[in-house]
Amino acid sequence: MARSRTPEKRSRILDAAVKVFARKGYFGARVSDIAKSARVADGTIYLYFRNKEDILVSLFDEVMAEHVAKGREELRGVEGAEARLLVIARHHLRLLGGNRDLAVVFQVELRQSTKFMERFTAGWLQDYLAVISEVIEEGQGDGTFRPDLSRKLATKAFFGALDEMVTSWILSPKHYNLVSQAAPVVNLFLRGAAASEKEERTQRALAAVGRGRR
Amino acid sequence: MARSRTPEKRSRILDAAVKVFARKGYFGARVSDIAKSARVADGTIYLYFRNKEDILVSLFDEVMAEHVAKGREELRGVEGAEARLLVIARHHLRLLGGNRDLAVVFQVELRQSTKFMERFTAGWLQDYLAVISEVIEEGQGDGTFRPDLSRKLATKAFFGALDEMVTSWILSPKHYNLVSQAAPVVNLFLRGAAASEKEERTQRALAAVGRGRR
Amino acid sequence: MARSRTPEKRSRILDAAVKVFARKGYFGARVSDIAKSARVADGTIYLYFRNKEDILVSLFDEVMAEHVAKGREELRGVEGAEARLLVIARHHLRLLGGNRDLAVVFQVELRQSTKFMERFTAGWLQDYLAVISEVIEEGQGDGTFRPDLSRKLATKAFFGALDEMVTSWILSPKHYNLVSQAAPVVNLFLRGAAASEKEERTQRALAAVGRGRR
Amino acid sequence: MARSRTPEKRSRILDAAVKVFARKGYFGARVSDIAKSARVADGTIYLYFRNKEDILVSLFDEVMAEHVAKGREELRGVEGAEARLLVIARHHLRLLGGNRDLAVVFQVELRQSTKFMERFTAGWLQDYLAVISEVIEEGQGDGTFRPDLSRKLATKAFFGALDEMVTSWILSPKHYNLVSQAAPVVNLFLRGAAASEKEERTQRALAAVGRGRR
DNA sequence: AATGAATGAGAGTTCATTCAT
DNA sequence: AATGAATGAACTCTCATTCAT
Repeated sequence: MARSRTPEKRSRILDAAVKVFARKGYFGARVSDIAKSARVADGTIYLYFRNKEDILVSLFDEVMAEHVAKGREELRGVEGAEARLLVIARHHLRLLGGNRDLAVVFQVELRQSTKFMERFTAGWLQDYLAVISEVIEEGQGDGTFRPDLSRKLATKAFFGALDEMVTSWILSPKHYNLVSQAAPVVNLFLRGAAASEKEERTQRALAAVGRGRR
Repeated sequence: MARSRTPEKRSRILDAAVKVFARKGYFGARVSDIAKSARVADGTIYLYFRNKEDILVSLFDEVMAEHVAKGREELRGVEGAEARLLVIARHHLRLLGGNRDLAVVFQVELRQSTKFMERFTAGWLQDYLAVISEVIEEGQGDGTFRPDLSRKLATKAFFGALDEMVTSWILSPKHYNLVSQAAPVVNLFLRGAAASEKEERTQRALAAVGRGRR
Repeated sequence: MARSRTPEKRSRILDAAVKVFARKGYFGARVSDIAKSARVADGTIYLYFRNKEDILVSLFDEVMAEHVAKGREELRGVEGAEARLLVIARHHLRLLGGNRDLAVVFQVELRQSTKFMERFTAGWLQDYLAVISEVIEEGQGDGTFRPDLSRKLATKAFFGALDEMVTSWILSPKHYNLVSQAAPVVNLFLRGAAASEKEERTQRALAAVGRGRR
Repeated sequence: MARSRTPEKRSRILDAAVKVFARKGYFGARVSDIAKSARVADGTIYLYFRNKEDILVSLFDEVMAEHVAKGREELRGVEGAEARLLVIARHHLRLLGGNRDLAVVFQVELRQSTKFMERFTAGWLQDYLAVISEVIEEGQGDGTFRPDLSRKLATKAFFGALDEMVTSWILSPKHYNLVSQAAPVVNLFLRGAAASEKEERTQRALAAVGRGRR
């Protein structure tokens, strides 16, 4: 008897794929590894996905669809560019910080080739960056953010900083909490690394004293 | 004496590898493609490299060795944390912005797998991040930089921002000048995206006027 | 159920391997030759055997398992060391004399390397020689065989003689019947090449006469 | 300056080849291994030998030429078929028992393929077997050996027995003296394994007593 | 729909041989 | 004569995909 294609089986395959891709890498992973991990036959994979690449692509698409939707949801009630950036950062770091395997796939395996990357850049990532960009625009509109400042560049810098937090976290043997970096990153992005003039004056004085003592 | 092993041939192979890896990706590149592009026989590759992976690793090691050495040189005469960060950013973006193929290999192909990435993270990248970290420490020491501010986090954010500039440049069809982004990135990193209080007040007033007019 | 792995296919591969190894030698034989001869795809070979060497080893193991089992069977009803040796010799020469390709594989290809030989010596060949050794021991026990006489040495000599019959038969262009050499070999092994004293006397006399005539 | 081809270098290569072939097998041995072991450049090998196979063939030819010549020498002063067989056996076992590597090459590597074997069988081995055959013929002529007895078969049996002594010795981890097996092998070949009638009677009696006692 | 045996193209690597020096 | 870098043909094995059951 023909059982019907279950969405449950599909997501079992995707879950298995995350695990296997994370452990062995996209090229190192065999389709049969994924099948075994999902407890289906090799051929069954091809009832749900066109080919190996399609598994990876579907993985990204589906996770991102949910991620962006939820992100929009969270953003809805939040006012102010700064607060909104914090929401984005927390959302981003929560997703990946909560699932190391998924993080590995997103930070490493999805960047296999320019082919993949172009695909993503043109798709979800575009949307994702657009959200950030809009918040920044909003901030510039209401005077919260500096009016000089390329919106594009700021968007990339913000995303790049977040992205590096994740990559660094993946590669670190320590299992620290990733979400807790959201606030400091946003703070740095907003205030910058330089001391304010007032702070700077104080600091210099202290430094001078320090030098004097020695 | 027989025809002697020339270092020239070795670097011809490495140059060819950059080209081929950039166009086809590491896994998509065949050793024979590299050989053909370097105008040597397939077997000759193996006189200079242990295997395909060794080509990629050597590529990275040798480019980085030179890059870091030159970077140290440039940094020598420069005083002040802010100026030094600018030197680093320009140096970074100049290297990759000057050779798209190399940039692709560094941004994409070298991040094939956690295996590779761990290797790099433990090696040159460590050194590279250490240089940035030292500059930030220095800036905190002399009061230029905010004393609160995790040095580690700031280092990652700065590197992440630069890294994203390069990745974005690679994927963009436009051929803009990458180095010109050094100053804005450093400025953003130092001053932050937020308007200063004074600026903010002005901005808000202007914004109010704007709203009033409509 | 998918097409099931048939033992028939496995033995088709083994049969093909015998043919191909015999004609081209183990190293000269390509796996694809065997595949073609067995009418399966190259990859199919690897569903049944770990690698090329495993084909050769399995070949030997399986043929020997059957050969030794059948030999034990035949030996069961036979009484007397001399008769038993004859059974062994006939059994040995029948196996190889009935399949020239198999004989080539056993006499030549399986002796490729000390690695192979040690493997075999430690395995089936050991068992095989043990059977001969037991028969000789039995013969010594019941007074049929000379009590002085190293059992080990006699075993090797008997096996060596049989072995050389096969090798010689393989290399000969003539297609004579190998089994018919069983009786003479056993006879030689038992009685020796020397004339008995009585025979010797007669022979000498005849010889003398012969000389006298010339 | 062109140094002249020295026969010393040639034999250095052959000696190296014996070692390398014995350790790695003919196919496992790389020409460069032999070159390194002989302390010459890879290319130099080809000034003395046509190709890899020619090294093996030359090895066999040259060792056999000397072996057969020396064998003829030794045989010269010896009278009587039995004594002559002993000389042959001792000579054979002395050559190979004195140089394990050479023995491995002769027993194993030279039997790589029917191609090799046919070559040898048609050449030196032919001569070698002919010597044995002649001695047997002589023994039959003077009444020492049984007149019924195929000369060919007896020759093969004798050679086969000797050959097996060597093979067995190679594969044994024990380092026993091979030459000491010459006399027992010849004895077995001449007298046979069976007890003489007189012996047999005595043995049976003893055996009966033995049974009675239990 | 599910299975998993079968397929066969494909690629990294080795190494005997050549030949410029 | 000697060298050893260079060559490139050759071959095993893997694995994504197909398809008979």
